[in-house]
Amino acid sequence: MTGEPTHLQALNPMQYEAVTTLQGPLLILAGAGSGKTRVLTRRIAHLLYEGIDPENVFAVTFTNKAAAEMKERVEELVGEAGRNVWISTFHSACARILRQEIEALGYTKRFAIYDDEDSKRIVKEIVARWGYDEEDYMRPRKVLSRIDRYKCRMLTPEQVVAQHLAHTYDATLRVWNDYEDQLRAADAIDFNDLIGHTVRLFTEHPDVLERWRDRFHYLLVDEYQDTNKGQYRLLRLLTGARRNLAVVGDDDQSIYGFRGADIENILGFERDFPDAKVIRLEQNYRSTGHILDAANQVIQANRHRKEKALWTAAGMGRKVTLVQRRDPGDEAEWVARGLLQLRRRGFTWQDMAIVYRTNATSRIFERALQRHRIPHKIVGSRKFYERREVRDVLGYLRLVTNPADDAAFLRVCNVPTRGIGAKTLADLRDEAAGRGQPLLTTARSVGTDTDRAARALRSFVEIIDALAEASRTLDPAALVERVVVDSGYKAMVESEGKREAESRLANLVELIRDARDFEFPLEATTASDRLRAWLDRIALAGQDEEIPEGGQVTLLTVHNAKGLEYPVVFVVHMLEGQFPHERSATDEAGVEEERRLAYVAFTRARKRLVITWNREGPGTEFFGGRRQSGDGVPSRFLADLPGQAIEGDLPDLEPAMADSGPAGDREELQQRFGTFLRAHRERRAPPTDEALRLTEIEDIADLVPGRRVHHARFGVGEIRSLKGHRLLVSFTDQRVRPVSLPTEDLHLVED
DNA sequence: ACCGAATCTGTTTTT
DNA sequence: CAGATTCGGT
Repeated sequence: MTGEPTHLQALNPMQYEAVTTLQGPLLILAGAGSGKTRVLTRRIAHLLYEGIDPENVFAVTFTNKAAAEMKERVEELVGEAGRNVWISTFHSACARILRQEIEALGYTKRFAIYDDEDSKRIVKEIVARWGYDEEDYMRPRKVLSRIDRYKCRMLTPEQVVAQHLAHTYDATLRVWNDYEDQLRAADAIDFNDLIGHTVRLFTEHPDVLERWRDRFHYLLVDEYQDTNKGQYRLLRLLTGARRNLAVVGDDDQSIYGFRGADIENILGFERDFPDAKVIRLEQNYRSTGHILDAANQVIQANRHRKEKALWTAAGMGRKVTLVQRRDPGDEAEWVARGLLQLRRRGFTWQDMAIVYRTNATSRIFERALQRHRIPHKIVGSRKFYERREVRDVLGYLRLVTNPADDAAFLRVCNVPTRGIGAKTLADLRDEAAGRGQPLLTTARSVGTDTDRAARALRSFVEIIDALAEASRTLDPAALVERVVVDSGYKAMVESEGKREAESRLANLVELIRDARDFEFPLEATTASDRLRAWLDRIALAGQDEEIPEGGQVTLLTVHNAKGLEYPVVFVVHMLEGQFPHERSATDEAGVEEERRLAYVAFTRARKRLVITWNREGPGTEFFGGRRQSGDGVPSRFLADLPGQAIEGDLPDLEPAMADSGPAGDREELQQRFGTFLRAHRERRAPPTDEALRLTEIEDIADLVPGRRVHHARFGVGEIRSLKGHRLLVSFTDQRVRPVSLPTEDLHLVED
């Protein structure tokens, strides 16, 4: 087929179909490593080749990294024209749309985007105001995460009640209502609102929707299995009558359930678009046979999935290596040596990755690599823009951009300290709430000139005013510099310890450089537009889009590894409690998501997959250098690995067995492992009711602290406190859980 | 009312 | 370990 244009060459028939079917709804079920990125980029190329205006094409991804990569590959294919295709994340796209259109919703174009920390700050204050701050159930972090879970499913407080997801008297709802009020008053929206408000904008303002529909004639969505309700509605709205919506996804790789990703969106696509064309990409071009077998076998244990099986034309390759060590230190040491050895065999550092379930795991492996001088980099640990000094400086800028941004005000008004204490702030907040004004405005006119607190506030206001003035002409980079000096921040940092100061100042210099290097969108012409565009980018992405420069081993979580591939992958800490994580493995759906995570982890590997664990447990240095409890029980997912695809150690409790190497009948050992796991699970299970004498609770007066009780789900526990209708019980698994009354799940334990 | 030191407490995953 | 909170001294 030499007559074909390059973008249609080297595609298998299914891929070809997916690239060239341009009209109408299209669902591409793309297994891991089946070339979906290739299909997406080629499809964009083909659209342009067919004469579609690049401006009319909109491709959505989930991470900025993925967007950047896709952009790059599209430009490689089509050159300059690729620059005009909208390729971005849902969140960035919505931010951009809202910056132009939000006035229709009663916000100003200056609106702030609150991050997690800002939201938490607001929630915390509300919780305190209601006097809920004594309760475990009402800890700001927890309240916010409940609100978050509702919001990402596009629910309103009323719907939550109507659907019996919470009681009308659940304090969460009260806090939530106040939270929404405060956001509006601060001319701010949170992360979920980026999607939610855009949906609202389009629903309530058909004229606006019409304009954007006219803009995007062709929609492409990557990682479709990760879309949530709001994102799905957004897509449906934008698609309109043209219905040129092409989505690519894999239900087996849905790993963002906790963020509201709704697997229904994949399963229901054909229902919503009955005429949708469905294309399956099942040929895997990434991994060798044994690796693929292992991954397939593991995922097939899930009940809720679309049946499919990846296959490869490549050879079987190496078997999957299992390695059991005595303790976490050994495990990390073994991996480090393994890296060295593979390097001697011709792999480069950037060919190799260490993949784990939780961020905390990275530390012990990082140390091992340091010991051996192995160059490495950790993806997404503490991000640059999350450093305190960076966020502080950004706080000033946000306040300059949007005087109503109370979260920013609270963050920076006393950094460096200028005599604005808790009392001053509390008074200011009351006053501001009374007047219905932002804190900054209120601070301008509160108290008298002789009042010490008022003077302190006013000196802060003056700094902000001066910066605001400067912001009208200065470019972001210069403005950052101005902030650092004029706010007194630099002086503050310099007066600190030497070591500290050095790195913090370096971070600020880095921030200035980032502002200088930022590619401003063309429509941002004024200084303040440019500042806002830069701040938006940071809010949505953070700054480190660090392209994996060569020469380093990559350490990353499974979530961060999605979409990536490496010739050699070490999946470490393959332990019960860790992988599946104990906080997820509480019900079947949770375990299934964890299993998908394992599937994602395994399918990152091209040629070599090494799975390790140790017999002591997680090497996460929890608090104070002491390690998390737990006997190292190998992950239950290992029991699903096909015997003929693995080599090396076998999961077993007996140390002698592990040391004896790969002898004996693997089938039989496999079975024993299964038996062992079952036994282990039973041992961990809450004590059965028969062993205890339980009686009904007849009087609330019986529920005194110290009383032993039994809960249907959590087992035996001891009452800690009783507040209103909420009981705090510390259970035998060391966790304290709230129990709402009345409930039939709870009984008294008679001794 | 502020500040630094002592004390407490918490990690699952992230746009 | 590190951030948040509380406490005691100014």
